[in-house]
Parts: sequence; structure tokens; C-alpha cells
Amino acid sequence: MTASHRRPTTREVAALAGVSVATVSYVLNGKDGRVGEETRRRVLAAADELGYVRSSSARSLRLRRTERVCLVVGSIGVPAYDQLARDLSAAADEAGYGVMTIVVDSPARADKAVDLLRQHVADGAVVAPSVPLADAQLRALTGSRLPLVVMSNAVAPDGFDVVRTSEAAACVEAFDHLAATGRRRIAYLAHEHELTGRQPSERRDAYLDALDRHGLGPELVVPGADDRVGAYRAVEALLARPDRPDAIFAASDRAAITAILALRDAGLAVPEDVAVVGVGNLEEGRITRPPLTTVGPPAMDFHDVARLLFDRVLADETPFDREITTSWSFIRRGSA
Amino acid sequence: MTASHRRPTTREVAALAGVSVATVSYVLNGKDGRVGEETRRRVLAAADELGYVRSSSARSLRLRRTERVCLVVGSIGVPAYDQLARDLSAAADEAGYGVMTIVVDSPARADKAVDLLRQHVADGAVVAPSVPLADAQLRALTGSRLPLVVMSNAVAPDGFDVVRTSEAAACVEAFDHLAATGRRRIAYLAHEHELTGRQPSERRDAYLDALDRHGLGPELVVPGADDRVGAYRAVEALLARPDRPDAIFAASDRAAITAILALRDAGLAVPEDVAVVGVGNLEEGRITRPPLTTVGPPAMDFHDVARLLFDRVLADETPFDREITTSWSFIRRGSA
DNA sequence: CTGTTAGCGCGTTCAC
DNA sequence: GTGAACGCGCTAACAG
Repeated sequence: MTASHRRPTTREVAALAGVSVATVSYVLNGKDGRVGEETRRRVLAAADELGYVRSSSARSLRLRRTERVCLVVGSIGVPAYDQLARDLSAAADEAGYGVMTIVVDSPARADKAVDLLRQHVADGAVVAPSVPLADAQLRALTGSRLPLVVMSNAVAPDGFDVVRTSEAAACVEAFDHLAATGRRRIAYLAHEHELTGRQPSERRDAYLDALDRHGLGPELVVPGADDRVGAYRAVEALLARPDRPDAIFAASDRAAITAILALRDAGLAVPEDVAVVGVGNLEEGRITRPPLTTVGPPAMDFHDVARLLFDRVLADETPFDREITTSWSFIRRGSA
Repeated sequence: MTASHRRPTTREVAALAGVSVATVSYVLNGKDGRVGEETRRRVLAAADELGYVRSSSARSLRLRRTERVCLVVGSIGVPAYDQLARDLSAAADEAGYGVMTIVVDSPARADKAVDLLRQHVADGAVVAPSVPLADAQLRALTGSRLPLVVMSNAVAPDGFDVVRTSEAAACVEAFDHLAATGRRRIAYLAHEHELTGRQPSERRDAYLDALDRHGLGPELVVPGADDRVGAYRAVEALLARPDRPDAIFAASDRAAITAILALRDAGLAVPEDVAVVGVGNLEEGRITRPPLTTVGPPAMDFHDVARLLFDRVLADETPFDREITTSWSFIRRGSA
């Protein structure tokens, strides 16, 4: 492998091997049966000597395919997104594809993400931001014929697959359980985007509805579900209130787990003094004392999502739109 | 915007606007001053009408630049990697670049990652797998003139920048502190890759060294630092031993925090019965009871890394190799 | 059966 | 404001 400044091209390999570029391409792509053994060897030797590596841009241009997929998420470091990233990355790897990640944490970034996607930086995308894309943005993407899997409860399949969660019923069940066991003052520990976003939150709607149906006090919604430190502080603040809650429903398991800790640190018993319910069904909920009662899917995995995407990406003709719903349930353990 | 099957090209926009493709390109890239206002408007209108979006592959090919960077990490869902991903993503976003993520969790994947990188799927990369790349792999990458920032204590700059952490001294300090406060049986809660990998671990070396210097018992190294559930189980197992430890040094803060919980659940006092030290200096260590004593950087951020990379990526000529060392310290809070 | 010729994919930019 | 070359790999059609 000779050192040189410009990357060698198939032309140079061909020249060195004394063959045409076509032959080089056939050899390098394993299209054997078209090339004699001896020639094959010469080409490989030449490529090796020059340190030839094909240009992925040129290849993508010619193939009209990038062999990359894109993951659009709301943030990094959230259990569900991380798992999605892992599962998609594993599936991509298996298919010989790469993964681009775009973090969409503002409307401006959403626009930029849509632009990028329309420029065909990837052959398909899983779209799962915490704030769903606008209809117009989705249409822009399907308009550019990009294979798409959208994770959202707010849209129906329309040129793309949809993966949704049916969380409402399970949440209702959780709140009914809290009410039935005598909780009168239920606090809701919310994600930031539930408070600022325009999108409805099934969880919070279930909360408001339950308060209403059971004739329970004024709503008590505070932020703090996004991270553990925030959750701890939020719970501390809740406990300092004169109308201290006797139950906390946290929009994330991480926050709920932290709530249990904060309550214990404050000398309160869970669930006797304060009941705690989380969302997500993290493994970690099994090691708290008491174990965390939660609302969530049977297991956190996104193989389905990855499969839907690659079905579309690798398909010859556009497949029918599909829709998968993951049913959540109320998983009663010890904290409520 | 007319619906059509093939994506429109600059040629078609040019034709519709009655100008040349060169003009279209100039207009679309804001190279004004070369184009009259009226023409400009016509081009823009034509592009809009056709729903023109430029092909990023063609652009990359021509520009010899992908406007993408790559992040190579050992896994997803680990606090430090997640933060790195966030910081890199933010920097990339600002520069109008995208981020590809490659998860390298096996030697085979490392080879594939190096291949991809050599094919120029990105204009530069931050390489930070839990198991460092082999020298030959690094050389293969610098050989293809790829701007590179390597996070590793095991290599010296050589055509790439290196970001290292000086954790040894702080770890030694931590162990000395444990010994000085009378701990005689110190357990080490290790990452899986510390046990299986060939790479030396500064933390564990500091541990072994300390045992030796202070004449402390046989080593007690168990896996469990990788995730919270594993950490909880590992600590339970440690406590069931006849030679129960009186101190636990966990290779991650997440494990250390979990250890505190497990100890409390077992009815033991921290630090009186068992001292706990973590690694990483997570914010979360401030909300445990007692607050977590840890070894780590003053703050977990990777702006430096991102800056180094983009300095290289955006530089006209290859800059000098640089090396940044983040000094860790022993941060004594309540748990030891 | 083995290998070649030649054009294509599409945006960018220099010389006129 | 334009013509045309160029970046580089892929493959259909063709020749020996």
C-alpha cells in the first residue's frame, strides 16, 4: 500500500492490474463468474497495493441508495430512545447499513431534519421525536418517497408505517387504582414537553379525567419527569406543600424511582404514606424498595420498528402501510 | 410542486427557469452577485414548483465532503457516551453537519467501522469505544487522511488528536482514603470489559496497587458496573459473602449509587458499615443519601472533543496534533 | 466465458 | 450568465 495524497480510484486500480474499470468493479463487488481467477487475483493485488477504498459518495450517487438509515429522536439519554437507537443500530448493522441520528429538540431543528431527509442523506427514517412532526412535514417526507416509520399516536399511516402505544387505558387503570385505594391528592410529575408542547398527552389526559371522575381536588401538575435530579427536587417541593400529595404519578419510571428515594429520604413510607406510579416499565423498577408499580409495555424493545423500516427500505415496490400498536398495561408491584 | 416519480434535478430546474445549470447552482448556493435579481427569482420559483431538493450524494461527490461526522462509541445508554453524543450532535448541528453513530461492541464491529470510515462516509470521526481500536486500525484511518479525535489513554497523537483522562492519581487518592479511614476489605465493582478485555484499566490497576501498598486482603473484583440492575445484584451477592466488604469501589457512578441503595435496603449504614465510591461525577450523585463520593472530571462535558474535531474537519490544512488531558479528582462527599 | 466500451447518476465551478 | 469538465463507481450492451 503506497502512500499518496489523493485516494486511488478504480481507474488507477484498473491501470495497475492491466484491466478495465468494469472488471475492477466486478471483482470488488463479488460479481465473480464474470472474471477469471487469475485476473481476479491481479485486481485484488492491485487494489491492495494502492490501498484502494471505494468512495461511498460515488457509490451512493450511482446506486441512488446511501445504505444508511436515519433516526430522528427528541433527545439522547432517555431510556426508550436509547433502546430504540440500540435496536435500530443492530438491525442496520446486520443489513450492512449505517445509522445517522438527528436530535430534534425544537421546531427549528425539526425543519432542518426534514430538509436533510429530503436531500436523501438516508434511505429511510424512523421518526420519533418527543414533539411529533407536523402533518406538512410528514407529507414533505412521503412526497420525496422516503421510507418512513413514524412513532406517534397522533397520526395515521399515510405513505408510512405507524407504531403507536395504547397507553390511555393502562393509565386510566392506574389512576382508578389510586382512587380506589383511597388516594385523594394525586400529583402528576410531568415531562417538560407535556407542559410546553401543543400536543396532547394521553397520560395527562387520563390524569385530568380521573380527577374529574373521582371528584378529586384541583390538579397538581409539576415538571420533573425528565431527569433524576429534577425529579428529586420536584418531589421535595411537593412534600413541602401544605396540601402534600398522597400519591405521585410520574410520567417516567426514572422519575418515579427517584420519587421513591426522595420519599424514603423524607421519612415517608411508600406506599403507605405516598403511593408512586411510573411509566415505562424499566427493569430498574424491580430493584426499588418497594418495587415500582408502573404503566408500560411488557418489554422495552423496538425490533418491530426496525423491522418495519427495513422492510420498506429493502422492498422493491412500496409496501402497504402498516400500523403496529403496542399495548401497555398497568403493572402492579409494590409502590401503589 | 408537481408530483413526479424521479426527483427533479438542477437540469430540470434550469430548463423550467430558462437558464443554465450553473446559474441554478449559483442561486441555490447563495452565490449571488453573480446572478441578477430577476433571474434569481425565476430560478427560485422553478425550483419551488418542481419541488427540487438537491441530492446530497451528488453534492458530496463533487465537493469531496459529506458534511457529516461520525461518532464511534462502545455502547448507547451510558451517561458519558450519551453526553458525548449530545455535545457532538450540538456542535455538528451548528456547523450544518450531520452525525453518524457507529456502535462498536466487538472486534468484528470495529473492523466494519474502520472500513466504513475509510470509505469516507464522514468527514471526520470521534473514536471512543470502550475497547480502544488497535494501532493498525488507527493507522488505517489516518492513512486515509480522516480527521480524527481519539479518546483513549492508551495512544499518543499521531496524525490525530487525543483526549485523555488522568484518572490514575484520583483513583489512588480514593483508595488511599479508604485505607486511611480503616477499610480493610475493599470490593471492586467492574465493567464487563475490564474483566474480558485485554486493555489495562487505570482504575483497577489503582485498586490492585492500593491493596498491595496497604497490605490489604486478596482482591475482590466482581462484575456489575455496567447497569443498575446488575449492580444491585452484585452488591447483594457481595453482602452474602462471609468476607463481606467494608468498602465498595464501583467503576461507574450508576453502580455506586445503586450500591448505596442496595446497602440501605440490606440495613447497612453508608458509610459507617460500608463505604462507597463511584467513578464519573454524575449530577445524580448529589441526591443520594449520603451524597456520593466519587472520582471524576469536574463536569461531564465534551465540548472540547467536538471542538477539536471540527477544528480538524473545517481546517484548510492539517493542523498540528493536539492532546487534551482532563484531570480527574477525588471528590469527597458523604459516602466514603 | 472473459473482458471492454461507454454512458450515467447530479451538483459544482472554472474559464470564457 | 453559460458551456463543459469533473468527482468516481456501476452496469448494460457488446466483442472477442
